[in-house]
Amino acid sequence: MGHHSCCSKQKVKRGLWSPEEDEKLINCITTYGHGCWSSVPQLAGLQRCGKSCRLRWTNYLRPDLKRGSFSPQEAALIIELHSILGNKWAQIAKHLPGRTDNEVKNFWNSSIKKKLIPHEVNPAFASFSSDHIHNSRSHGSEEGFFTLNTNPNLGSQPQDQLYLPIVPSPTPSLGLDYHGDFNNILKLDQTSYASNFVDHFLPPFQLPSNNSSSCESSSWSLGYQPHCQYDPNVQQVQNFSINEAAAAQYNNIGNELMVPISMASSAPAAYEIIDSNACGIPILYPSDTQELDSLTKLSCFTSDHGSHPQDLQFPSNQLECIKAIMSSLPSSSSSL
DNA sequence: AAATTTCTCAACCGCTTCTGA
DNA sequence: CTCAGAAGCGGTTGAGAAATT
Repeated sequence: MGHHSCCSKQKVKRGLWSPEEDEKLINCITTYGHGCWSSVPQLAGLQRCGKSCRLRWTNYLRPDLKRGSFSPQEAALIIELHSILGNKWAQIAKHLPGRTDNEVKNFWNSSIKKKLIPHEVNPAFASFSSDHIHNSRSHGSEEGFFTLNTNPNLGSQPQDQLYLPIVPSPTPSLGLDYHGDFNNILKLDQTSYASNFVDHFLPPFQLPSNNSSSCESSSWSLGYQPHCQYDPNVQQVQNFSINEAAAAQYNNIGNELMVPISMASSAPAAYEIIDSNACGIPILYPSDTQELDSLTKLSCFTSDHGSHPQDLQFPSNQLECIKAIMSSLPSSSSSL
C-alpha cells in the first residue's frame, strides 16, 4: 500500500502518537491554529504528515471531546440516526456533542452492530415488538419491526426522498406497524393511522390534509412549511388526514402507506428534522402519568433549540431496552 | 500461568468533495 | 472551465488489551 501523497515527499513517522508528539501538536495548534494542516508538522516540529496531525487533533486532542463510555441516550440516538442516515458517521457525530465520527463508527461497529445484526432483530426490543405486532396487523413478519422487509417498489423511489423510521411504540393501540429496516422505511398502517399516532407520536409533524393547498407539494414536507407547523397551543394536529390522491403517487402497497420526507430545498435535511425533536423516538403518552416518573428525558434532542413545545421523552421501557444493550456491552471507556 | 482468541479503537488509506488560483 | 492542493469522509487495519481456554 502506498502512502498518501502528502506523506510521500518526506520521511514521516506513522503509527501511535507519543505524549511528546501530542504536546507538540497541542502547543502548535494553540499557538498558531491550524489554518493549513499541511504546514502544521513543520510548525510543530513533527515528523508527521498534515493529515495525520489533523486526524490526531480532531479525533483525540481537541479540548471539546467528551471521552468515556457512551450513555444509553447517546446509544439510542446513534441507533436512531443510523436507521435514518446509514453510515454517515460524520453526520451522526454532529448530533453527539463531544463525539467524533471515528468514535461513533467504532462504537457502532464494535458494540451496537453485533447486537442488532445477528438476529436481525434487536432482542431488547423483541418483548414489546411481539405484543405490538399482535395488536396491529401482521405483515407476515414473525420477527417484528426490525425485520428487513424488502420493498419491491423502493428501487423506483425518487432519489431525493427519505423515509422516516419510527422506533416502535410499546403502546399497542397506536396502530403503527414498523417495518423499519436500515433502508429507512416507515409504513403507516393505513387502516389504523389513528389520531393517536399523530398526537402522541409525531407532534412536530403534520401530514397534508385534503384541503391544505399549502402542503400541495408532490412530496410531503412534514411540518416544516410555516403553515404546517406544529402548534404547541393546540394539542391536536388539526385536519389530519391522508391525502389519498397524493398518497397514490407514492408507495401505496396494499393498504400500507409509506410517508416520504421531502428533501427538496424547502424542506430540511433529515438530520435537521432529527435535530428538531422529531426523530421518531416515541414520546410521552400523556395519559400514562404512572410512567412519568420513570421516564428519562432525552435532553440531547432539545438542547440545541432551547425549550421546545413538547420535549421528547423516552418511555421507560424503551430506555430500558437501550440500557439493556449497553449493560450487555463491555465498558468502553477511552484509554489514555 | 501460559497460550490463544477476541475485542477495541487509534490510525491509516484511498476516494470524494471543496476551494481557490 | 480546469487543475491542484487541502480537507473531509467512510472503510479497513493492526497493535495492544481483555477475555477465554
